[in-house]
Amino acid sequence: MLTERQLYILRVLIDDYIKHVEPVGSRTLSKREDITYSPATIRNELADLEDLGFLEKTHTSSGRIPSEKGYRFYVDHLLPSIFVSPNEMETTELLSTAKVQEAEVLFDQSAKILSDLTNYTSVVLGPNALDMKLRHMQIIPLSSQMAVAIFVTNTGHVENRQIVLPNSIEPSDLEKLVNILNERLAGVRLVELNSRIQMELTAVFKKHLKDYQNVSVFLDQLLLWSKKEKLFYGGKTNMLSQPEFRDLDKVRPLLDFLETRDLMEKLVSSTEEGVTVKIGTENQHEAMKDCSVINASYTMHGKHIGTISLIGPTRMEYRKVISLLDSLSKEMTNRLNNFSE
Amino acid sequence: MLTERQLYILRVLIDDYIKHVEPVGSRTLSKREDITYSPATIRNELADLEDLGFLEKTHTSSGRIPSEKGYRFYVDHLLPSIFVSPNEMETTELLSTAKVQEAEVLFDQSAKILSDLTNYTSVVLGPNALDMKLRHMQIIPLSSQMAVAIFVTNTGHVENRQIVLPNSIEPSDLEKLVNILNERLAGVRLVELNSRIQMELTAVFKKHLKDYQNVSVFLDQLLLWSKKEKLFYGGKTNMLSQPEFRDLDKVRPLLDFLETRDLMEKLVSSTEEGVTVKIGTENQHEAMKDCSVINASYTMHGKHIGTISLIGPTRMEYRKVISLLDSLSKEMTNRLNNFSE
DNA sequence: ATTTAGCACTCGCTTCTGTTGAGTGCTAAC
DNA sequence: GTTAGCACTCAACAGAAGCGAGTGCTAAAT
Repeated sequence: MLTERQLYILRVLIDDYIKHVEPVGSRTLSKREDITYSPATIRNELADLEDLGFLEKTHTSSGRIPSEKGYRFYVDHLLPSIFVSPNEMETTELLSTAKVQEAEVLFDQSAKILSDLTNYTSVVLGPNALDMKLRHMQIIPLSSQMAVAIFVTNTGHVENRQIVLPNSIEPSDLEKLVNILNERLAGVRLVELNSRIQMELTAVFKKHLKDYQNVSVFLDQLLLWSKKEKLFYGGKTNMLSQPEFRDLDKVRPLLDFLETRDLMEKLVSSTEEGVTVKIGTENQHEAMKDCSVINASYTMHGKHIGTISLIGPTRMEYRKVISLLDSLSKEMTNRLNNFSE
Repeated sequence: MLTERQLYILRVLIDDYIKHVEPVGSRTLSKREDITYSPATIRNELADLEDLGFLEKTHTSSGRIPSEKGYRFYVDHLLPSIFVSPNEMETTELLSTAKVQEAEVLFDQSAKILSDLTNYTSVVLGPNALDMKLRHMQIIPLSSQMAVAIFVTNTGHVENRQIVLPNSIEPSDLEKLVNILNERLAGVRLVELNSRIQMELTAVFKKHLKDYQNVSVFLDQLLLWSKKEKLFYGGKTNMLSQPEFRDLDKVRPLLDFLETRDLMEKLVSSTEEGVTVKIGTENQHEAMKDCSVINASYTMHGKHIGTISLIGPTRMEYRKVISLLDSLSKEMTNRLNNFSE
């Protein structure tokens, strides 16, 4: 168990390191007004904190820097009263200067604002379009063989894809198919369309359509979805201005990581509500080992539908950033729910 | 006028510099088998070439590097027989391993292949969807006030946007409006829709619609397009592995430039057919002053609709790259025209 | 009139060396 | 328990020395 003094020193040291990005030594700490002990005393405490794994040295005679465990502890136990945020106003105002009609614009703006405000890299993981409910679908022929299938969701999102029409399919069947789908499946989530058809509509189809066999194959093609979450970025190159990434060989993997869709999706997806913090290796990827990811979820009708995240060095301004993300995600939630009156 | 020997030396020097990225001196040149003169002679020639502006020195006692003017001359006059390319096969094969259905995928793949093959950054400027012809349009209501407007083009591209329905508009008018638009304006380019309406359809509307005044305002909102060319990137971070951009302060502006839509669009747009080369300051932007941009256009039905470009250091492997872009753009043209049978 | 050898000179780069300063740990005294 | 004192470590910086690749110029050779 840590003593009060150790807690205090740990907190002050991490604050200082976050601010100046330089190993902090006993002398520096003892000079502070609020610390009355001599450097020697502090050195003893620092040595203890190092033994406990909260601090590290960069070389034998250097000052201390926080370890991953140190940051973890700092975030979990030493962040004072973060939710009294003076930021709330700021973000809300910034977001409202841009009057936003469509969700996509909102996401894009939010990412931009967040990265501008923090000088880190931000990512908004958009809602999975496939979780939206079908409002209307349609198939529009382009030629004898090709057509475009269009799915409009209740949120106004439009999914579309080009499909090959088997020439054996009857035009009248196609039309009936679309009608049946619109009548029976409005309000069903896109991902579920296929299973619902399997469960409920095979009979109907067999009854109304001349060549069900063919249509069935076609349906599989039509309703085979690939992932559809969209990523919105802000400040992609902000990493380059972080002193710990002054080195090209360190940034490169990072920037590559940012450009890799799968990895980013995984990094930024979260099932948890509210704000979460992942530090360094907790992110489970080599390229992210010196980064922290702060994740906040936004909701619609109370349901978690996406996240807004911030990626920066492990030495992040956690206090500022966490409160910022908290209020920004709440503001996004507000806006989103206002869209649908 | 340059002598044969000067031409030869210039060419060899630039070749060498492109390969080794190190200033080239007289000794290096004189050691080559195909050069019989002594270093002293070559020094005299180099001094002349420098006086003419084709070469530069990095410091008083360094070897020479090509100047911008030098590269320009090299590209215009010293590139031997570039269009006998052994690359053609390679690219075609690579592109065909991925069987491509939709144009967007083709663009994306092409950009990826190009950047992989060259280790530079590539960009495909997609066709302007607004130049495509209307196949079908539709308005799908979401709520009493909001709706989604959908435009399908002859190429199978789908444009959609959310619109606000003025509550004063009559539902029957809306339906008629859509019908008239589909009947009268199929085959018209999206950009032209509005002017065609002004020219030809006001009378028709006035006749069929109850409240034309209202509809007119609505139409303006509906058909107010913003730019719609899409950019597809490959190898965004490849710049980082170019030795001339080992310096963070040099890459940063570059990467920022790459992320800025407007600038990139401008950089990469080209009205010229075929392959063009812009070197350094010819690109009209500070961030691009040490880069060259190779631009190739692809066409559809003989009409220039977009470009595929490569961005690299001025010291680029022009020979390889130009032939590569030439064949790749031709291959893209082929594919595109095969889409529409 | 070219071409070349020879020479003095320049400059960037690397290596080595010493110095400085911020830091440590340990011990002994307060 | 706290602190002063001391020996020690190490990164960072600066200067000196030497190396090597290059230059321009001049005078001799072709």
